[in-house]
Amino acid sequence: MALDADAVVAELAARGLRLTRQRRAVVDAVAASRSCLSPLDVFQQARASCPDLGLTTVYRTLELLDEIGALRRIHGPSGCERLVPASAEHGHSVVCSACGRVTEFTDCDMAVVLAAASRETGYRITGHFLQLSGLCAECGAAPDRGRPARRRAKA
Amino acid sequence: MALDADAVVAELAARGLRLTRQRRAVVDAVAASRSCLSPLDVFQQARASCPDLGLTTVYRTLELLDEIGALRRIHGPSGCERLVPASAEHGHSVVCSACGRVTEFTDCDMAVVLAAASRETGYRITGHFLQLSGLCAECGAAPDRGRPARRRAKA
DNA sequence: CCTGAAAGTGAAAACCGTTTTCAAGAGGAG
DNA sequence: CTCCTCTTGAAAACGGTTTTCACTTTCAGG
Repeated sequence: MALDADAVVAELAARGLRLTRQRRAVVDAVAASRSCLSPLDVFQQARASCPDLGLTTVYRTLELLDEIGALRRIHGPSGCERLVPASAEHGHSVVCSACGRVTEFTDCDMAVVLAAASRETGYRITGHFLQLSGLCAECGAAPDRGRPARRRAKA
Repeated sequence: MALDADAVVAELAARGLRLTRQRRAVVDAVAASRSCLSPLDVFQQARASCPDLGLTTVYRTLELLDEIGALRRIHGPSGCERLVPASAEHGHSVVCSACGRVTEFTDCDMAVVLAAASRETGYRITGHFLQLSGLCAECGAAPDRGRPARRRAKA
């Protein structure tokens, strides 16, 4: 599901839930982002438009959005998770290693790869998680301009 | 790098480090595993052969093995990381959704997919993380026998 | 309008996996 | 043996996430 307010409202309504001012702020913050966010990032962003927002609510709302399928998870090489709005039904993410921007792509014809994997391992493959890294058009064109990718702790 | 004692010893020696009794226990525990382990799992396994092992040491050793490249990280759909011994230089994992077993495969010809993604997003792709899920030969043959996959908290 | 029930919220506390600190232990080089 | 460095375990510190709880908001029904 794409993460736009209308769709979210519809999904919420279908469950007898409400789109409150706070939830709205979280949805907007996530939807506006071009790169991956931690829950804390979302919290800080969303607070701009809803100063009395609590971190607890951010967590609760993110979980809600996740259930609805409006979020995509990004796995960093060294650990924890970050979130990104899902823009298509089935999509994968490409993360720019220079600026951290995340873009989705949908044209993934994995048939050949999956068949090979199945042949090699004997598994019946039912799902795949694919995440690419590289340089976005901007950073690729002018590598020096790219701000360094944000990092988690240890790195 | 494959995770066998000899290779580990060599790598450690190259860095002026030692293969202690404790490290040995951790290496063995990880190497013996067919499915993915949490640090705590490793701790408990390794304790069988080294009762005075401390959790701290497990963490330290796992980090070491990770640097050496002897571990592969597995990302569960709902969160945190688990570890699996790496058996090949470049490999990906297939996780059995019934029994949790993890197998590696190396035959991944992603050229076509990567080209498509690059075309669609404008990124210059430099790396990929691929993880498949499915049913291993055993569980696929007799689905009912498969113990349910271990889960993290919320599920 | 009321009113009551259910959804929603924020602050604080609880949790829990991981990392750091620290003093003690082990092992090779000289 | 002695020094020096690598290692180690327990306990404390940390930090992100979840739970608890009392209070607020919303809305349907009277």
